[in-house]
Amino acid sequence: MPPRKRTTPAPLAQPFKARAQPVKPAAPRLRDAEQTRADILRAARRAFATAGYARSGMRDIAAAAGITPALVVRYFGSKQGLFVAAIAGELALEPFLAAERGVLGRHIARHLFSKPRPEADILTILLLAAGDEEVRGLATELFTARIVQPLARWLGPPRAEARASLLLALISGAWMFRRALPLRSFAGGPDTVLVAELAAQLQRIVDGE
Amino acid sequence: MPPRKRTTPAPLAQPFKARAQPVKPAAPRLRDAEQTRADILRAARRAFATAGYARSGMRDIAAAAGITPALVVRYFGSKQGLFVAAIAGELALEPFLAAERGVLGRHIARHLFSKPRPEADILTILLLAAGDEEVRGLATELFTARIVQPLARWLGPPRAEARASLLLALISGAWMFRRALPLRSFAGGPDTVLVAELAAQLQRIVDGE
DNA sequence: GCGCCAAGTAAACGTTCGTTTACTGGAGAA
DNA sequence: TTCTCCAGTAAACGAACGTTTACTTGGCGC
Repeated sequence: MPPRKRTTPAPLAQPFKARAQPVKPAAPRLRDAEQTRADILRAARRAFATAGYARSGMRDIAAAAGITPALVVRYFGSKQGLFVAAIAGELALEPFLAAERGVLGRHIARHLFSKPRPEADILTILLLAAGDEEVRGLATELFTARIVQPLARWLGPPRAEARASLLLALISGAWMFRRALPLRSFAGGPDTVLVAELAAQLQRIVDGE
Repeated sequence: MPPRKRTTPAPLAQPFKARAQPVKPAAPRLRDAEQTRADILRAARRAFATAGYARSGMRDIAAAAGITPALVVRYFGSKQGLFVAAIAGELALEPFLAAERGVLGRHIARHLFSKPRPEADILTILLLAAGDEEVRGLATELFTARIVQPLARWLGPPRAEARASLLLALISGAWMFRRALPLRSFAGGPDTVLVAELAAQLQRIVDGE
């Protein structure tokens, strides 16, 4: 097939780029390093969780935090440093485990389908970071050290690591299509057939069949 | 906490960017539009599947195909057009279904843990595209129209769509940590405890419990 | 009230990006 | 042989990127 002459295909999505607005547009920002640092981290998490690492610009994050990109560099050294700070100590197993073994499946499933908090959604950040060589290593380390290993310890024999890996895969897959790449069939509330089915499968893995 | 003065944190990964080399460096490239088009698509798929959409530059793709970026535009109109062409008609359910219902779980599990082909790995491309607003819509449409709906039809009652969604989630999660964001616990061959466990869980969903 | 340090800004750095424009040259038809 | 497409190239466009430099200014200790 010869190349088409000049038929520019209609763009699938406009390059429209909504410049993030500061939360308080006209307030002259009182000088509070601690607060500013927290604002930057919140804005960064929200950006990384919705647009991924590569597509989240320093200028956008700074604007969303109500400050200047140079200040972000001053606080975190670089974009990579900001990413590290944004996910450091924030991926924990506990929110998923806060339940007895017998109802863990249902607990996790309902957690997945609860209201999202984009500024605290570390799992989405890490999943979206998969394509960025710059930060991919960090994500794999975190998943292994903070999820698979402690979960395997918590589950116990038999086949602890395989069952932990499987739980992670199922949870991440569901999370993916619920949050990062939303599919229609994952769009319902926490009382749907899908959630019940998901809960049952998770519980089966927890129980070791 | 005050910002650190000038402590640039050691970079986690060098900005080293291996400029992709043409497959045949010094060959003066014979003029074959069809072949060139195929070369570009192959290079594009490989790039998108390893670096994601945003991080795959037109120059890198063109260089890997042994041509000039302007030629890529001439053939596909734009980067988005290239992406569309790269995934069009390539995400199919059939490779996963080529088995009888009774052994489908094992079939899929082994397929996931077989040797990867980066130039044909559409599933990875779509998973990595999750963070790119430009192409995210395409990915969701493809997953729904090419995977969930036909799979639900193939599975049949009861709870066809929920089971299809669950299968997609589990497959994608495993694929994620096997291909896109490789974890140590997913690194083994096709004859591991994990693969057996995965096969069993998949089969349970296929069987409807 | 007055320094002074640090919080914060403004503007530019050099690079890379996707894309455009103008050109070159190989090969089939006459 | 010469004409003429069209595959392919070279170079540059403007915009956006992460980051750096130099500057301004608010609030606290004395």
